[in-house]
Amino acid sequence: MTDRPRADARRNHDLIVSVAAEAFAEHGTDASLREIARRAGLGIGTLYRHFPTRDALLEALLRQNFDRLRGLAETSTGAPREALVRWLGEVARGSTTYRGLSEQVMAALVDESSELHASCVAMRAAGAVLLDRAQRDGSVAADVTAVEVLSLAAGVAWVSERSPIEVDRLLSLALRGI
Amino acid sequence: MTDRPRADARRNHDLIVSVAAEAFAEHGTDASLREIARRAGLGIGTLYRHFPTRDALLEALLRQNFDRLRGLAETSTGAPREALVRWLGEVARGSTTYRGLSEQVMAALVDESSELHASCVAMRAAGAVLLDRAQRDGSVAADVTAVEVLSLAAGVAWVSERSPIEVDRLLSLALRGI
DNA sequence: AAAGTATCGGAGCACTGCTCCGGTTGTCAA
DNA sequence: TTGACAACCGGAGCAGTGCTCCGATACTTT
Repeated sequence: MTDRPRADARRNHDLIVSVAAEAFAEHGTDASLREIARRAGLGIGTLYRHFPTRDALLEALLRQNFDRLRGLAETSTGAPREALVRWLGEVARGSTTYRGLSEQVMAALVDESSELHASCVAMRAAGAVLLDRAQRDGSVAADVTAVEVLSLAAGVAWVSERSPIEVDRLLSLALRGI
Repeated sequence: MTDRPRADARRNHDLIVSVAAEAFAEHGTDASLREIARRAGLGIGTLYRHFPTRDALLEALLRQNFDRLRGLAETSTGAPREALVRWLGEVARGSTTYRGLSEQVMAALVDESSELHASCVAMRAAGAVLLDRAQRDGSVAADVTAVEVLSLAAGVAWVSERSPIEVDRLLSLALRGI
């Protein structure tokens, strides 16, 4: 027995992820899991074994983006305030790739039992560094925390999901005073 | 035939509203309608005849508060900026009385087909007056619209629903710069 | 090639929103 | 008071959901 999963299992895993990406893009994060399984030509049981919860499936889709955002924060250069604002815009925009995603991201930010939480913590830490730099610089108010600023970004994403106002406009309003 | 509804219809209408208030407080705005009917000792058909949609039921519960907020805006006195901020806080807090309510309020703000929209328009107009006064005063930036500022309030309500950060704190952050 | 186990698939449960229509009952006129 | 009739009630039923459980399948390794 090797520790590698069986070939068919791996194939199905990847298949589910790619079908789920389509389905979430089409119907939002509460797309029917049964429908995803059907579209992948698999049984519902198979989907649930690979991804016991909806969060686990989302996590597989989002980890890549979370990592990208973390990298972006770490390699960011230039004026500290602008770098922070730009990065938060990226976070907010990333939270609108699927309708309903901001909900999940907000949950991951706060709820430790969320499957996305782990992926999110690293990103939050990277953001905190960006924030800290801007605060030392004096270009961002010293009394603001990383969680607060990320919450604002998630809130902005949420609002812009269901309103014609654009992410950048809302973010610039919300961050104007910090 | 009078135009008044039958006595039993009126009784059931009021009963449903009061049971729904409990249920929404307990389980959020997506509480089971069947369960509400059951708790009221009525059939599900009866509930749906009185309130064809969930929004219609919510509307019955929220109109009172919408009217109160409108009144508050109209009779408000004192420093224009503080009056606006205080009022928006009231709006945000009102949007957290049931879990998931901010979602509905945000929809009502934008979506004209929402059953809550009508009740919401009057409130928005009242808020616009408050905003306008603060802008003439110079204490609030001139480029901000009423919808934007109400969207921010709804977003704040949404965030504070699922985070330990409090409404007042978030609102003061979001409005600091306007 | 055969054994054995990881993997699969879907029937089934409890729930949801919502519709439809036969039976009941309040109400107004006679 | 009594009848007639429309307004009203109630729940069976449909199509969908998330999730579990276990007999059948098929991949791997010996």
